[in-house]
Amino acid sequence: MFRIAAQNRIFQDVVNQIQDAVLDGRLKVGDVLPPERDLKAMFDTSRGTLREALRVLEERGLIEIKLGVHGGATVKGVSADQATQTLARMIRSQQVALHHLAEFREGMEGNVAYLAARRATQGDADLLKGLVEEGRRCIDDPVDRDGFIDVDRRFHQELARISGNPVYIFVMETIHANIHRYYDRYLSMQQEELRENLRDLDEITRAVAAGRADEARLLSQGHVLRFNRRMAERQTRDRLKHGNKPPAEQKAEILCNDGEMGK
Amino acid sequence: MFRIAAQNRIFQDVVNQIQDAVLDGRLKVGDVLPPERDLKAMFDTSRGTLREALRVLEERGLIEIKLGVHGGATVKGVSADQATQTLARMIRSQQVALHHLAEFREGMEGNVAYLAARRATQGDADLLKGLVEEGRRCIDDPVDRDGFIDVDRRFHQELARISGNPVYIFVMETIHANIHRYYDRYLSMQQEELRENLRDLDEITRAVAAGRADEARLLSQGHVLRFNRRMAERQTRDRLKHGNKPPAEQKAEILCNDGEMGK
DNA sequence: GGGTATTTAATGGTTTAACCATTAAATAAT
DNA sequence: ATTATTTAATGGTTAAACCATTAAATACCC
Repeated sequence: MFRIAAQNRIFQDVVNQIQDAVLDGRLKVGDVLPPERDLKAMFDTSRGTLREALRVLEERGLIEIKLGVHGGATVKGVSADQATQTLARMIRSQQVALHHLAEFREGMEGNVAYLAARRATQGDADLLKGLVEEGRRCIDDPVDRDGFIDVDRRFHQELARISGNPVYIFVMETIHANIHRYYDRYLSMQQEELRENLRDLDEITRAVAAGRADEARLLSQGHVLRFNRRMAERQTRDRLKHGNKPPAEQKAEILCNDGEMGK
Repeated sequence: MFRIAAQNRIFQDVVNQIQDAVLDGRLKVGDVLPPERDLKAMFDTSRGTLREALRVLEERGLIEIKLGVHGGATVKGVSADQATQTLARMIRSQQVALHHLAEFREGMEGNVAYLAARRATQGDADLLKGLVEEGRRCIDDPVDRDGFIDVDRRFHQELARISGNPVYIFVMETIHANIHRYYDRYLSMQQEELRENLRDLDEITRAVAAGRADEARLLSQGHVLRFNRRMAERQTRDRLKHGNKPPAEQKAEILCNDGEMGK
């Protein structure tokens, strides 16, 4: 029925006021907030408190703060960035592994292709065909592997757009951003594999263009599945070679003079 | 190849050090950080800077800060909370509508049920059966609608757990938290509808217990689909009645003495 | 005149030192 | 023993400086 009464923190009120202004459009993307010294006067608060509020807004991705003269906070609007970071933290704390991401993506891409096939316009289909063509050029000598991987990424993101559902765009962005960190490590695709991938994209495009939704789903799932299987193979090989330790997770150190950090 | 060089902000370094400690387990959930005045000494920084760091960590959901004597920052670990908030902001800024969430959930729950059916143990099946029983008790006189909705929520979350993929748990949590805000508004289920829902849950449970994955997918999709359709109907009716304006989106005001907020 | 170095001022980042507000525990009063 | 009061630890806030970065203005030189 009710939620717990808010702790009365001034910076929270400042955060709410500015966030509300951004979310209902009174502040637009690109707008620049007044300098801290003016804002502090407008909210009648201290600069420290105001800065805590700005920190929170920055962390939410709603504003971006630049240094120097004519610097300040510019409005950025809502993005998937925070969700991406959250998932990244789950991965780093080993609550989520590559195969989890891969499996999730499989189901996801299937649904996206299905919806895209049901909703694609002629223009959408042409866009996909253009991407396939671009991919084909990356495969011809000299092979541009990174270029092709980028085309592949854009292809899937385009499908998400065509699906017409912003939640898919949002979730796909988050998953892709996190899974791509593995590509460099586990995905040294040869020309043969690239060719096979391109064939997949081409077939998916045809199915989408023709509105064959179920076929698009199966093709897309198969595409992602093969992609993932290759990564998994390379990961296994890598683990055997390097003695099963997770590869190069950077371990930072925490400063700890005399006092204890833990309980 | 490279990422942009980090702006040299002290509080950012403090954030990184503490986050690293949490993510690789040197700080465990429940641990209490030293008081601000000690931390400030340990990091050799000012209290203001330290507090900006704590604000960021709090916003990421990694710590929780309590007031008063024996208060302070306790470690919370990674949660889906930030993603939930991000999605909530997308909804508030009207980038995402109820039917988007609903459609996404449909695909999602289908995949979850499919995986759950392939992986459920006898114990998992029993757990689901228990939930169905609990739901049945909510339907008998006197009808406990909210209790039933809660059982339904737990049923789907249990399925996500059984799927064995933490990404599904994470995403489902985020979607459910955001879609449930509509339930009170658009879901005044009568006993007849509740009964139908319970039948769905029962059938899904049987399919999962028997390992019939494809059937579980279809049942689950159908279940969510009907759920959504009822909400959509009520929403439409509501819109017609109240003159097409979105229902009760609170518009907060931003303080703006003399200075301009916009550009 | 035009290019290059220098200066300037606006603006975020940091520091210090104090005081206020909240809270759990210790103490006193009944 | 119970209840009221006091105390001290701890986060929240304020104020007034000073430092660091940066874009623009200015000065300098050829």
